[in-house]
Amino acid sequence: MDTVRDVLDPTCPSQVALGILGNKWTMLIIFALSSGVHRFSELRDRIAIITPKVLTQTLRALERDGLVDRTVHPVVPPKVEYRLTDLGRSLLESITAVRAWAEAHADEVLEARDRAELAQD
Amino acid sequence: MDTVRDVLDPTCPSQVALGILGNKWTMLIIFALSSGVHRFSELRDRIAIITPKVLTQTLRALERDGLVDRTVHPVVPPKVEYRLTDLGRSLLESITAVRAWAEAHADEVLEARDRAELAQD
DNA sequence: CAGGATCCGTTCCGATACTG
DNA sequence: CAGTATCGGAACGGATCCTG
Repeated sequence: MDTVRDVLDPTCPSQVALGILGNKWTMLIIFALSSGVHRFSELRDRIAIITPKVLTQTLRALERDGLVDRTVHPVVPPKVEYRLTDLGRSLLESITAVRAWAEAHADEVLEARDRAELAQD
Repeated sequence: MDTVRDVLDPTCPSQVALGILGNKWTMLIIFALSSGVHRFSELRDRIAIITPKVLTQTLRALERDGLVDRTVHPVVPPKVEYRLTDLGRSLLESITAVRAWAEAHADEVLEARDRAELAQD
């Protein structure tokens, strides 16, 4: 393993991964888009409690990073579609592993947290 | 795929994963610990620019979540060792996939960012 | 419909200095 | 050696209201 000493460098892969996954909503949106093409309001409804501002913000960030493709149809009312790019789909596979880990072990983490809270007395 | 509608629930696996991976330093520390047992100062040196405060903070969080084990040896000078738990090692495998993705595709992301910046005119 | 603008609270983070 | 204390700034996320 390398020394992680180049963590200052925004080019460092770990940094890139963090810049993407560190965002609270990224994973959710990638999963929401895993099933295909979706409109803004579909995503908003699907992720329920997300505010439009944050959804827009996050989608734009993903677009900038080349993970999501945004298509504007010049019609009234406006219609905008989002889909994963090939790059986005490649990330989906990797974070699916994380998702699987979370589903398998979330309870253990929660138990550990509870134990830590109790031991705090 | 489920509707991600329960994102409010801190028990939701996605939330748990985010709570852990969303932290800027978690991944780095997990990787730093992948090679075995390490002392505080080894970790600090290894991750270079991290401040002791933040290193402590993050390690404590990982300990609370049951991912890292902390052993204090009652000697002078103090000696404290950190190692991954079984749970931590299971996470390591999953995020290794993310790491691999980052190493394989970081350049594409950076290119996309550059293109977005140029197109901004 | 798909957002942009604004404001504001919280949380995170880093630098510096100090201690058992 | 392995932290803790304190402070201040920056980034993030949320609520509300507004618009082409």
